[in-house]
Amino acid sequence: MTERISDAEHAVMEVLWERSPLSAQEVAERVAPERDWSANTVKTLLGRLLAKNIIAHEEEGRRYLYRPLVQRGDYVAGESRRLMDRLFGGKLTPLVAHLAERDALTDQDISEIEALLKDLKQ
Amino acid sequence: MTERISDAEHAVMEVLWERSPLSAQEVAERVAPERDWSANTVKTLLGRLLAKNIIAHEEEGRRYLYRPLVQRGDYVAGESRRLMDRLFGGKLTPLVAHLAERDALTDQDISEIEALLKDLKQ
DNA sequence: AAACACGGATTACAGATGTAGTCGAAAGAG
DNA sequence: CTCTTTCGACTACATCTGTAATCCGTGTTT
Repeated sequence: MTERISDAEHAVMEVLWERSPLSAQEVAERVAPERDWSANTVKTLLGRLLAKNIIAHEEEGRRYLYRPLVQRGDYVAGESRRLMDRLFGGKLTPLVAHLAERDALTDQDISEIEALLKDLKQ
Repeated sequence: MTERISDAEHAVMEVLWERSPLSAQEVAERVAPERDWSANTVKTLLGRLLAKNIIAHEEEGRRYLYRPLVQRGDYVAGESRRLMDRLFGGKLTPLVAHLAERDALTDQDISEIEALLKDLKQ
């Protein structure tokens, strides 16, 4: 029952998944290059993520250090599943088929995936 | 530069992709079972989709018939790409790897995808 | 003709989101 | 000890979304 992570919040999460704990300022510095946000914007987003229980903070002197409570893998899995469910009837094969067809997989890609599948069958 | 389609709007689009053109009422009937929407809600969504230029309508007697301007395949491709870009650095292999690992593909799934890839290599 | 029903257009309104600005306490500068 | 900077907390505000209700004109029914 973890709440949704919005697009802007996701940018903040990527920073924290990359490295944590970080202070608000550090997050701002790392997220800034991409998005062009003010420090305040980042603080707002951290606040919302806290409220949603997606990150936590611990006091460190007179400021906080933030750290994810949700693992990236779990988030990624959730989002992927949502997409698969909404657009491909929950099945992976059509997803792969679609992407393969649309995005012209290189032979290299195909080989990689084949290798991966072979592994799975152990 | 087509605008985003929201979740609720997407439900309406699925109906129109399934069959079109349809009147507002027909859309409402088909979308209702799932979502539990009033006819007004459906009309609002149709109006928004029109404004976003994602569907068009033609007069038919004293009402309109609605029809998609965006193909489902294009939409699906766009959404899939967004996900891949945001979460997998734009690469399909990690996406498949992730899903395969997380969602315990059945042997059947694996075989299907393998067959599909073989085909792709023509 | 009067009352009603159906369809689109307009309006509503709360919550989420993107993007800050402001305020007050505390810490550092001089 | 005062002035300034730095944080977090609170407030702001336009837009998008979900979900309708209401208004208006025109057919439909009695």
